[in-house]
Amino acid sequence: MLDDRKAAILRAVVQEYIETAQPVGSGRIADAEGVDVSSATVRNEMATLETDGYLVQPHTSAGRVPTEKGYRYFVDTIGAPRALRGEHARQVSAFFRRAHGEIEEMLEATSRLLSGITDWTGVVVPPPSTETPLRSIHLASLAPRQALAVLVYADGSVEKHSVEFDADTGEERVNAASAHLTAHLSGVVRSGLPDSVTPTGDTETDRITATALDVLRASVEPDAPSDVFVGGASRVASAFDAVETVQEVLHVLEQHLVVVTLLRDVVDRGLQVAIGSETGMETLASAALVVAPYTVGGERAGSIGVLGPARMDYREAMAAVTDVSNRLENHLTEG
Amino acid sequence: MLDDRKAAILRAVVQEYIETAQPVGSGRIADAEGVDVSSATVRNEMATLETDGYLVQPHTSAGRVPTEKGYRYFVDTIGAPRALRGEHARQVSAFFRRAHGEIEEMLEATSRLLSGITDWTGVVVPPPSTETPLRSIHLASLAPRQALAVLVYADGSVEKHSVEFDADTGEERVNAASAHLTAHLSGVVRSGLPDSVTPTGDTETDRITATALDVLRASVEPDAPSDVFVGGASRVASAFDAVETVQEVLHVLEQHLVVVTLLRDVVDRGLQVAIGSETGMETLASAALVVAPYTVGGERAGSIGVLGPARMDYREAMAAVTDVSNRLENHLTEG
DNA sequence: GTTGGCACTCGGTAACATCGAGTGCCAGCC
DNA sequence: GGCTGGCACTCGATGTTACCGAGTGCCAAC
Repeated sequence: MLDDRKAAILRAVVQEYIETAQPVGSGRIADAEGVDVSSATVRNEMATLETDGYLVQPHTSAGRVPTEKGYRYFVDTIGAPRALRGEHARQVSAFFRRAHGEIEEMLEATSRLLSGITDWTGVVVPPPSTETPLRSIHLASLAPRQALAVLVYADGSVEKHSVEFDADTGEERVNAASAHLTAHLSGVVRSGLPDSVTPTGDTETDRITATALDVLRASVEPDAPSDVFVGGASRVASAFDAVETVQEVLHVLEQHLVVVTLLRDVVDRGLQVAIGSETGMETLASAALVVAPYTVGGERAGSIGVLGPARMDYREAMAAVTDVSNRLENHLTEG
Repeated sequence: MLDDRKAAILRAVVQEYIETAQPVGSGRIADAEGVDVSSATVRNEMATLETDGYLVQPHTSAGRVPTEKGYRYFVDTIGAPRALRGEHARQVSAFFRRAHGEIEEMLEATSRLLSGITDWTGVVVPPPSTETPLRSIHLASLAPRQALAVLVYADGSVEKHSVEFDADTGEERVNAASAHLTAHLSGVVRSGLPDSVTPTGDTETDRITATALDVLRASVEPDAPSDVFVGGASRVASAFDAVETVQEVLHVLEQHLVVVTLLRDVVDRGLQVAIGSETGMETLASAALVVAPYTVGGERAGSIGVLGPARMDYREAMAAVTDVSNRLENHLTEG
């Protein structure tokens, strides 16, 4: 554990580095608020902090830069999450006051909101559709042997799966099957779909129903294509100085499944912030991720996050992510 | 017009610059295929080409770099579009052989395909849904006064619009309205929706029908949120050397409506390639766009494109875009 | 335990020389 | 007359050197 003075110095270094992106020298820290010792003392303490792995020097005659461990300490001792203030708080309020319409559009806009507030990239993962209650199912025939199963969920999201039939199917039968499915599966969650539904008595209708049900059951896969909304990806360009890193991070953001997994893992580990290697991804070594889960009607959880450089403003990002996730939760629950 | 030798030299300069991204000197050109004069002569010719605006020198003692006009000449005299060859041709074939399932997923994958072939960013704009025949309409009630109008199009794409009712509406009535709408509007194009449909006789059902129809008619707006699939955005990072440019281009790609408009404008002007300012966007000054339209069943046209630096391999990009658009057209038409 | 002082380090910047790729021009050659 | 070898010239890139100063570690003194 760090004594008070070391802690104060470390925090001051992180704070300063976040603001300036320049290695921080002992002089600057000695002047800083909350540190009332001379620069010589600060130097001694900094040397210890370096030995203990909280700081590093880019080169001998330079100031110090926080390590992952340093950022971690900073985040862990950041105290009660500050609420959003000023312009940003207003932005969030206004956003949710105006929010309406399609849920996907709204979540996409939310990712842009996060990006706008924090200056980095915003990510929004919707609750898994497999855990959202179904509202209705519509089979729309496209060709004699092909139909589209359109699932409408209670939260207003829509999903589709194409269904292939073995034999030509009449449209009336398809409609009958469609109504039958809705009648039996409304309110059910897709991961809890039954093996079969009560037969209608009409053989062909039942076959259509069964085929569609099979498709829907089969679509509950862990590696199914996942929705993610990424807002402000262009900010990545200014987040890292190495072009190579920019490209790698952008590449990560393009792989939606990876992003979803990443957020989930971090949330599952009970973290609000994952710094560098804590993300579990080598390519995010100089990045940090601030996340917050949100739940809608009990268990079905989505998450939101902000991806930026390790030297991001954690206070603000944590406040933003917390506030937005709460508002989002309310918005989707009261809906 | 340029005489043969000047043309050959210009073409060689462009070719070389595309490959090396370095200013091209007279020596290199004198050695190049198709140019059998000394470097001194090349220098004289290059000086003329510079006066004529085809080339520029970054500084006095450097080689030459093509201008927009230079690239334009190169593209205009590129001759018959080469077909894709080798590995790339195989990739495209394999892709369309395996392609199946949801149209959106497939178009998204197509954008990644384009990116993979050309090394730059691929863009796919689906045909406007307003011009695609409707297959069926499903009203799904979400709340007493709210429903979701789910439109299923003949090509298997799905779209939704939320509908608010003035008064509470029973589910049966909503279903009746839904069936009524499908019956009357199947095969119709959304931009050609009628003001009203034959009344059912039931006042409330008719009111629901009318409300839904109003929403659908209102949703035919030029600035409605548009689908675009952008694949390989991370390649932008390596396309331009100025971080600033990278950010600007990424920003453009985030604005889907802008991208759609951009592609449409270029196609409408009858161009296959838009270089720098030809795109009409200042932020794309050092970029180039290679596009191709594709049509499905007559008029409804989408387009695909590749966005890269002005010094991209136009031959390959044009071949890729042409080939993929043809294949895509076939794929969607034969379905 | 703290601190002022001091020698030391070393990246960054500037001044300067050098190198060489590339140029424009010109006289001579075919 | 057009092409070309030759040549003086330009100027970015690269390397050298010197210097500055921010920052350090250490130590003696308070």
